[in-house]
Amino acid sequence: MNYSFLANTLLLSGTTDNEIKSILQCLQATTKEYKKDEIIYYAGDVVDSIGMVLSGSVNIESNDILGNKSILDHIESGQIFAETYSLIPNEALMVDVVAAQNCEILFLNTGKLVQVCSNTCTFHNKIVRNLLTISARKNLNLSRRSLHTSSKSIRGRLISYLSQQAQSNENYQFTIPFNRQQLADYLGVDRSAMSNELSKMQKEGILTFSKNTFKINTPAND
Amino acid sequence: MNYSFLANTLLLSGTTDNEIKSILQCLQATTKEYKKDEIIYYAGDVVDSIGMVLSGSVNIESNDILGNKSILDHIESGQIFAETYSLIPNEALMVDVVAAQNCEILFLNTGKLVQVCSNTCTFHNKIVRNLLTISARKNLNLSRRSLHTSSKSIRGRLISYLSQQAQSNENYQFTIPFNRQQLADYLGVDRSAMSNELSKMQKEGILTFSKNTFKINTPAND
DNA sequence: AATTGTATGTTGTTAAAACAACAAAAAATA
DNA sequence: TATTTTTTGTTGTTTTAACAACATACAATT
Repeated sequence: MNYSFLANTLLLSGTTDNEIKSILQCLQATTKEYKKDEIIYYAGDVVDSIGMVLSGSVNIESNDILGNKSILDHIESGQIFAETYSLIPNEALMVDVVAAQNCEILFLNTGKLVQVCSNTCTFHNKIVRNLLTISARKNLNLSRRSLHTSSKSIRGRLISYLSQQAQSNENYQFTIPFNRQQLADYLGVDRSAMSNELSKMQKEGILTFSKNTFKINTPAND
Repeated sequence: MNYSFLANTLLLSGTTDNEIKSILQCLQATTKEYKKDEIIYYAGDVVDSIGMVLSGSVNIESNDILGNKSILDHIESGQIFAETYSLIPNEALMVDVVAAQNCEILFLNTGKLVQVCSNTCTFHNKIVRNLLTISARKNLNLSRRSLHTSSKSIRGRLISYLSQQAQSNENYQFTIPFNRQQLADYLGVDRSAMSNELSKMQKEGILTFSKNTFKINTPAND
């Protein structure tokens, strides 16, 4: 197990190698590999383990009976998922967790975390505080997506998403973690209609793009 | 201050009256009253205090430049809001918090909470754990709304929302906390189009409603 | 009770996005 | 390199929701 990788994750930040060793044991750590598009957790599952992405990345998706997919969040290496469901006993997942690429996942059982901690596990409080920060950030992610999908037009959604990406990258040029279909699923629109709108916007000089790299043209930006 | 009310809130559950007294002092508690539609927190604000609804209720809204409103969440008496932003230093609100009715709000400064707790404030860990549970539940609320707005049709969104309401009320008949305009804003659709769709569904015998009370007609439910 | 205001329902028109079907380009594989 | 698969872009058609404008019902206020 790569301790320096783990120590740099948000979940385990502020812990020593020795503490991490205890944590992994205490939380019954196991790892598993998944191929792209494999489903890691199914909607309806009741889970008691957090997943941490060791390599690759995963998407949080909602898939309805008609095959309509919504991507709610994208989880990269070092980040965790399913903490919400793992922390609320008997709460069934309402989303699927899907491997966006081939990936390796670390599972950590959270059953012992929420209980009043035993004296041997002094790191529990640290982890709980880290989890609180992570949960708050997940909230921001979900709110952000709500914001990006609040406009009723495709163009409005694109502008909302792309401006935010530019802002968080502190650069008018940036690369997004989605292909066209995934971006459409994230923004809740049809892919071909979105492609069409992107082309129009490029023709109008609002932005330029190739593949997943976009550049927003501001008035003072040529 | 009504201690038995506070002791029954999720945030302060598991604390004694004496502890609550310390908490209120330690977190510099203040209260303020707001009239319906008054804005409690503005998008763009940087806040360091959680709000707890003592009476009335508030909505979490996103309002764009064109006046389009989205309701992301509805907070009732005893529940808290803005904990996400309050817990992440310098993170500006991307939503407005608006009084849905006349209400009284208790503000609790969270600056001291996240720091490693002093030995005098033993309740900090308890509050942090409670906050974690609350944050996880907020995540569920946001995910749930994403789910309800993932369908591209108005009917699909209505069915998603109303079925979930029936399920959480454990009854095919239930009352929702929104009027028509608010429900439309929550589902991200036009009010009149939604009213129209509701009427159609009633004509088709799928459901009946009057005011905010709905009844879903299942095959075995007449 | 009369009046004003607010909430909800109804209808027709318009605009826009979904959808389907295909073309072109890029990436992956043999 | 050739071939297959995947991704992206394009176009036309159809469906649907937004929008506007109004009618009705309900609630609040004087």
